[in-house]
Amino acid sequence: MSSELTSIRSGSLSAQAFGVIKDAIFTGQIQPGEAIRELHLARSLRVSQATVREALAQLESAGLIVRQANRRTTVTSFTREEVRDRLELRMLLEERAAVLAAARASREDLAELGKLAGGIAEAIAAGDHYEHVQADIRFHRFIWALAGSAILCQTLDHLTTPLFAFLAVIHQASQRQLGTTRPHERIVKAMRGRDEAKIRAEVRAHIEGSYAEFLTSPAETVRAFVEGRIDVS
Amino acid sequence: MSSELTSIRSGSLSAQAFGVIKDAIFTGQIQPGEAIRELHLARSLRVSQATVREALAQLESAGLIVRQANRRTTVTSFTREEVRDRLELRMLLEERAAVLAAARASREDLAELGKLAGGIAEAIAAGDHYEHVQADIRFHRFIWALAGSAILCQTLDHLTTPLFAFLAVIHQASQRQLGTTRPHERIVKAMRGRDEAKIRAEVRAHIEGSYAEFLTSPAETVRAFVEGRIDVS
DNA sequence: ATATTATCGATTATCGATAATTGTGGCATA
DNA sequence: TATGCCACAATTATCGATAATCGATAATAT
Repeated sequence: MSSELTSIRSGSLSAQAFGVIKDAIFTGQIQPGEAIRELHLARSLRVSQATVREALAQLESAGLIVRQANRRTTVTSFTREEVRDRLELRMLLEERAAVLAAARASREDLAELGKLAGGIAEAIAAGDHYEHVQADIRFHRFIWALAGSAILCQTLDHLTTPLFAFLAVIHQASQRQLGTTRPHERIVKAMRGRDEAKIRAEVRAHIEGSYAEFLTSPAETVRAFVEGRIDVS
Repeated sequence: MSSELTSIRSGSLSAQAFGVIKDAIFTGQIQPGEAIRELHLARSLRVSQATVREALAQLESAGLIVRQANRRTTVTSFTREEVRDRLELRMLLEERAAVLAAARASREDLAELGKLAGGIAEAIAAGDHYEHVQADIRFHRFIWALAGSAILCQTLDHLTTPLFAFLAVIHQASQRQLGTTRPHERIVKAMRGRDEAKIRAEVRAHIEGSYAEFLTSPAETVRAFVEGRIDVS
């Protein structure tokens, strides 16, 4: 019956390494564009290079890092145009997901979704930047899962995970208060109403808001990560 | 100056291994659902297990194989529902890509696209199944690239690559003649006309046609790969 | 007979060490 | 001064070997 006493928080070494590095990226301990050295990481995590490489392969698959063969590995960074393109595509998919989810969601699902939206507001109120981002991800992931298409969920995950990480660091560095329009609550409300046009409009507004927040970030903060990103060597 | 005499067809060992295994999957030498053993592969490719694992990590990232931790690695197989969901999502993205591409394509681009469509017809006429699939992929990839959004291109690639591989094997096994409606030429023609509604309609028709071809594949062929895929253990 | 545990072969995960690659700075040369 | 070449340090890629894990089967107990 109740198994997994020790293993709840362990998993394979490479999976643990994956988690540690992922958190380091989301918190900005390793910043966008910064290099990751395999042997250094291996020493600091007390594992072998092979284990680190396995973790790096997964991180690359998640889009959180970029590996250049025989050269180096860096944390993913985006130009303004890349952020724009990703958000545009995200809008297309997220609209569909929200509409499908609204059609399939039970009353309990919507209640749970409301709780998740509340969790975001709480994290913001508490000033917990890391928890804010994680709660935001959980909220959206829940909608994606409700949509009932595994591939849609997976695609949105791949599309947005590196973006969440990047924007989290940008915004953390710029120390601004975000999400004051409570767009998540608005989306939940629209889904409750099951009005497709309204749902689409709220989703669009939310993502357009994200883009606006990004664009109005202090220019010097963004530039620090974005500029010189294209390797001219 | 002209370097890369030997290296043109080489690259790293893991990249070569990746290519070999990928081809084996596309040709059906390793069939959907079939297991891949790391040490066996390593011996047959004359490389170490680490190199094979690196290649497998990339193949998993491409969606061509599925790795179950501590258990085994199998070639990706899809249920009918998974094929349907993937094609539905593909339709959404492919429509957008084709519309964007048509708006940005030069006369030369469209000529090149016409050539690629012709290449597909040639491969079909020659009865070269493998080349048919590769030409098909090149055709679509060209459109995606024309769309001008790297992330859209990448997302479509991730979405469709495993699907192309799976359907190629299914259709190869069922020995049927496909693509007789020349849908690719129709798409090119619509793009030449730059009529958005027409482009969308042709793209939809093409993908719906793919799905219909899949659905009407000999049931026993599909069942061989699809059934019992869900691990009940 | 059924359920639980022990054991074994096969396979994956991890390790430590070595080989290959890349960028850099010094040095020679024009 | 500018340019090409070479050794060196740093890093990634690959190797061979060992450890850990899993599934199946055999053994045991109820």
